[in-house]
Amino acid sequence: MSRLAPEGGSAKRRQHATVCAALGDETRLSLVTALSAGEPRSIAQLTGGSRMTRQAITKHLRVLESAGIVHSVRSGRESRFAFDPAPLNELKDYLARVSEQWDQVLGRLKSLVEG
Amino acid sequence: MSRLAPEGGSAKRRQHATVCAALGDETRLSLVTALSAGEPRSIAQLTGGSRMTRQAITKHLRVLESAGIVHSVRSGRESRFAFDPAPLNELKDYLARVSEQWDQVLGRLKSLVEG
DNA sequence: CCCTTGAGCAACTTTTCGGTTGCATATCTG
DNA sequence: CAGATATGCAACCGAAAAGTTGCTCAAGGG
Repeated sequence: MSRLAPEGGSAKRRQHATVCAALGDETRLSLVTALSAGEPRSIAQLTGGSRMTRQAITKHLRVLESAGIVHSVRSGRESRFAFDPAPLNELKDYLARVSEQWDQVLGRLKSLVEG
Repeated sequence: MSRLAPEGGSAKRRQHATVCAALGDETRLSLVTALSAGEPRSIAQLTGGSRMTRQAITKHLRVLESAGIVHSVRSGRESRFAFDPAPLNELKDYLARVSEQWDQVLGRLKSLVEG
């Protein structure tokens, strides 16, 4: 019987989970959307337009940063955050693999039914 | 100045965040992997091979279920959970759009630099 | 019918998370 | 230099999450 993943989650699984968890918050998703538009932005800029505190936004940015989705560069007195596409691409590929696997399962099922 | 998303997060954003949050846990990611292999499995089966309690696994399954990633069917005295690909596909597409947008940004930047 | 197995429910504990407030620090600008 | 601007840091708080334990119930098997 094929059970649940043996144990000791693989490093990749942990990474995917981290990235997903980082995206699992509407505020952070908004930040990602804003930054994926291209231009790096300062914390103050990103705080404008939300009802949240600068510190709250900062925390969210740090979460995104430690997931690798974003990185910051200090420039003068402001720190500018920029989008980093790699982790989202990896996640996308992972989801694509899951989809593909699922489609194959459906295919086998179908051919089984159809004889 | 293009600020952060105006407010009132879109329904889609909320949905993506929910799906991501559901995937943002290693245990749940393991469950998804196990179920995406095809065969629906009972809670007891899914509990085997993990050091966690049946109730803990049950909770995780309910989280996945309310995110639409999985659905359960009661069969006799056991309830079997099956994978549901739609939410992950949507998420994948969303990530694809983000990637694409980012690539366009890089393209514009490049053509700007090259004159 | 008795016993085992698979599951649901509820209460409770322990972390973790999302946010805030208050204060200190560095950088511009006039 | 004085004042405003942009951050950083740390403590604190309430709520939600993750997991456990104990008990009950339903369904199969001898």
